[in-house]
Amino acid sequence: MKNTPDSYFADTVIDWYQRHKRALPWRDTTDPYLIWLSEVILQQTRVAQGLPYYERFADTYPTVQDLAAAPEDEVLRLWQGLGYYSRARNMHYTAKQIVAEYGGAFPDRYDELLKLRGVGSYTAAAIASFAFREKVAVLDGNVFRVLARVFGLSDDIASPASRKVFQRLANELIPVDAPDTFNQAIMEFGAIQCTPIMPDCLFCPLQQSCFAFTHGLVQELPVKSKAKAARPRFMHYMVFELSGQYYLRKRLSGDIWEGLYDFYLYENDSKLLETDKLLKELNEAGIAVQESQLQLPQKDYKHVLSHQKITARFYLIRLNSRLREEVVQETRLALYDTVAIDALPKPILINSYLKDVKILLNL
DNA sequence: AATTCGGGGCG
DNA sequence: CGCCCAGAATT
Repeated sequence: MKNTPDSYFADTVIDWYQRHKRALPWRDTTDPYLIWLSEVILQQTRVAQGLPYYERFADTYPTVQDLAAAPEDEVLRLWQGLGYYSRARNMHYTAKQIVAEYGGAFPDRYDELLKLRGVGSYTAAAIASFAFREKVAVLDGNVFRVLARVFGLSDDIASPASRKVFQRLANELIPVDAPDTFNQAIMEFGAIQCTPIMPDCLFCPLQQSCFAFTHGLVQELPVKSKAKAARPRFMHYMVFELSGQYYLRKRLSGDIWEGLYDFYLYENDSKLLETDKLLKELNEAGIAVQESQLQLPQKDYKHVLSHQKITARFYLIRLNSRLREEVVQETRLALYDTVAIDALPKPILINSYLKDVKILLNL
């Protein structure tokens, strides 16, 4: 390793940051609530994608008390489209806890922040350093990449065991007089200068001290083992319609999209579902449907998640009367008009369908 | 230590 | 199409 941890790295990155940093709203505050809000939104989410969500949340819920007082469906609806919905549910839980048990004030130390639901090592370090200037280094995807390249660390960043190697180095690099600026700087440097693909090495202030650059290993670092292939899933949604209203249900835990709303779901291992088999399934579920009431899917909806490749089809079923009470109990379906549906939190997949068939008209 | 949780943007 | 993103919780 060419470089040893010293203030040169911190000085250079901070100097770069002062000249290149983006103007981002959560950088204008030391309010731990707003910082927490921004950090939860930005977990596994690009700044460009999270920015409008931050604006809406900060506007709708200016204080932790506002967030704590909101209904969960409303919080999830505001989160709709951001993914990883447990972030929103955990955030809501923690907001209520902060109000009820902490008197509305966030804990001001890393160790205490770490105890909050949805606050892991990264977010705790971010809040502690940004809001309270505690000297604790953040470790996110950017930091892993920058340190791996500049200092020539070849540990697999996908492996949890590698964390301590990077954490030790980062904790040596972070200056006591500017832990907040350093953390912001190294992440911004990774996001803009030392990017995953095609980093701007030509104009990099660390070019000559960078292990990866001087050894021609920029393309090889960081080392990251590949994730296994996403598993295929085939979802057949039954869209029960009754005079302009539709049956939806809230999804339970144990699968994707917990807390969000979708339709009656039949799942198998194929994109195909024969009509007679479908009608048989429905009849066995206590829902009597004639073939004349059924409108077959018009298209396939492909929806790719990190660990799942979903192919979905929507079967529109025009009911003549409400579903029987036992069926409603068993399936947890409930009837909603289009205004109510619009207000429900839904997976993007469901929202795409609703817009395609013009049940929802908003853009 | 390995898996699972979303969705979008970019080369 | 593959990659990765201001990670955390669960098993």
